[in-house]
Amino acid sequence: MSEVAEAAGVSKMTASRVLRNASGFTDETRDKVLIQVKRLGYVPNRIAAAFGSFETSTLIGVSVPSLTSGLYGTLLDSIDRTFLKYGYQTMIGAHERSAETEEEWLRAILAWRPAGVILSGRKHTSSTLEILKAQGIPIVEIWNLNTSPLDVSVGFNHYDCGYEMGRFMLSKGYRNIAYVGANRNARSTNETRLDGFEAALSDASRTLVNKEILVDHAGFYPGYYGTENVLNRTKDIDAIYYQDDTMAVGGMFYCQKLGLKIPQDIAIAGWGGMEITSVLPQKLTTTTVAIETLGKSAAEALVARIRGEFTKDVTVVETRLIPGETV
Amino acid sequence: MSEVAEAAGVSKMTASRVLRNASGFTDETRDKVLIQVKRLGYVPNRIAAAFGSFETSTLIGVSVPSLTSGLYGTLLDSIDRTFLKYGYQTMIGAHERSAETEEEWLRAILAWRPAGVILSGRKHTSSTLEILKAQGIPIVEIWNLNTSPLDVSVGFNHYDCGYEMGRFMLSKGYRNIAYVGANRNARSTNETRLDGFEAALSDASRTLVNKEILVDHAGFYPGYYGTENVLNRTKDIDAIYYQDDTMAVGGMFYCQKLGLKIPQDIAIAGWGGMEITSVLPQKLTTTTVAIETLGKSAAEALVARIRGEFTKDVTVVETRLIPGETV
DNA sequence: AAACATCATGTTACCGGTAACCTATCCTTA
DNA sequence: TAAGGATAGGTTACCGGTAACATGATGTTT
Repeated sequence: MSEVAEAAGVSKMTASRVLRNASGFTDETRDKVLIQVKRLGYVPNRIAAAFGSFETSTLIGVSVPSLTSGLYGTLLDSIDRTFLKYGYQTMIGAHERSAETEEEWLRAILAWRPAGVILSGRKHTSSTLEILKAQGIPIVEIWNLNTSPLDVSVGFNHYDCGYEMGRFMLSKGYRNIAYVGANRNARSTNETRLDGFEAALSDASRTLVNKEILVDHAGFYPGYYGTENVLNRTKDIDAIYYQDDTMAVGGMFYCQKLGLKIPQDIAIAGWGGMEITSVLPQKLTTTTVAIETLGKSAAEALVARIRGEFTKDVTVVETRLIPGETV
Repeated sequence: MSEVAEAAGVSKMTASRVLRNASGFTDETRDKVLIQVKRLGYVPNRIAAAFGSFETSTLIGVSVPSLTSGLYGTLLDSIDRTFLKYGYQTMIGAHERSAETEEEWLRAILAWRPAGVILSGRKHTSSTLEILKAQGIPIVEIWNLNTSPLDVSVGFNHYDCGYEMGRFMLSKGYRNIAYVGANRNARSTNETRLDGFEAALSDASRTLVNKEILVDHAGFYPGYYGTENVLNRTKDIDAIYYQDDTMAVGGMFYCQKLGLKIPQDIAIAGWGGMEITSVLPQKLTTTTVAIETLGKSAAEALVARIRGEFTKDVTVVETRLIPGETV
């Protein structure tokens, strides 16, 4: 930058002001500086900039359960695009639902002094909380709704999704209902949707006849063999609720292979409103979620918090049960 | 760090040495320092570290076409995990096949003085190339095989994939073959697989009877309506080659809706060996690719380059045509 | 016309580590 | 036992920007 400043015949400080688009220079001065920036191919050094002041880090850490499964790709895309618009860079980490992995990732990210972080999932280690508190940066928790967030929470009400679907399936007369889900990390078992679903059954004095939570990522094939597992283990299952649409689709194909008629012999419901459902011959019963809205709202909430503007502590993003033809 | 050093009764420099695991201290000194690090909850400042020396940035920029479609999620996962193992942080950007978006992203990333970058796709703007050259950092180009890479290239031979599938379909007696693909960025049209496929037809004195490249991301639904488009436009199509498996699956469902028998009435082939194919009642004809290998190799090649070790300039990652039951 | 406000620009110190160099101590070897 | 080498640890300067303050020129008010 010194070179640029010298070439433009101004001080380093004035060049800095122009490049940050701060105030305190004439249009003429700006042009002189910008011409030299272009001519010399100057690439600003954010490391030095971030180092020289406490306020100007433009990094954001974003942690999601997975890069590969379900809707997280779409979510990240939406978050990334929104931050880009506001001039922030995202650093993405996948924690695979392990609070320990998340902590490790967080330590690495905090060493870069990010302006804020987005975390997903409900569980964090106690060290994670301590470290975050010590850093004092804005935090947005996403995905799961959290009524007492660390800072700000933007999420879906997974419990209600599950509860609503439970009531819907009961209302259609199904009684022997199973659940099929997946979780790569065997130890963590917090599945809010399942809690809501079970609550709905329980309110009707019923319980799940079987529950299969695979140690795997959610996907088509886990849905397929998870269905095989529950059907082999329990007779007379007349409906299955799946963790998400990919698993439900996997389940549909397994049922089809057995020659079971959906929904007459067995009902199937998913979650997420994923793209695959739009090409299936039979419309899947599912809950659609506004995933782009979630990403955008979360990113905007974090930006507002960073800037010290007002934000709602808790934002619930809309979800809607789609009856479909499989229940 | 000064606080830590003081508390441990050593100089800042010694504390720095311990924390970087450099040499020049006794075990006793290390323990003294590490105890204080823990006690004081010290979080290292990578910004200052990167600033203080030219060599220690541990950031890597990774650019992919998309976060949402196809195999890129899996690819990123594999890259990210590999870099984590070597102590690097990844910064991900999605360029949606626009060389201009890529350039913009690259400028933002280079401002953080990354240790290296991974780029995907064949096309870059001239400014991109200039900037990269000026920075002089290691570059790994992935996805597409590139015989004259900027620095290092690790990729699939898409041309051969297409050529092989073309020959395979011809050998099965199909003659009126169409292609269905998608590209979110209308201007860029570089689809190497299609080139190879057309070359195979051309070598047998044939041409594609139709070609549909949607301005959209590759996915189930684009495959579905892309198929509708080509079938409406051209009669007697007896086979369709798709850009990837998701599109092929979308196409299969459209054909099923029309009551067309696969492969008797129409043959279908995809690319990628994606997870969905494992649950379909009919095994899809496709090309499987070792996506994790690609990510791992690319990341390891970059690490080697950063460390100044020897690396092959060009690495081809294996692909294999799976005959399946749809051709 | 004097006093004051406003704005463009310059000067200085500093952010938190690390490289390069230096010193003191201990150990080896002839 | 003296000379030389190895190693632990300290000192100093510096990386490339930015905050805070200082300066000087111009315009404005009474």
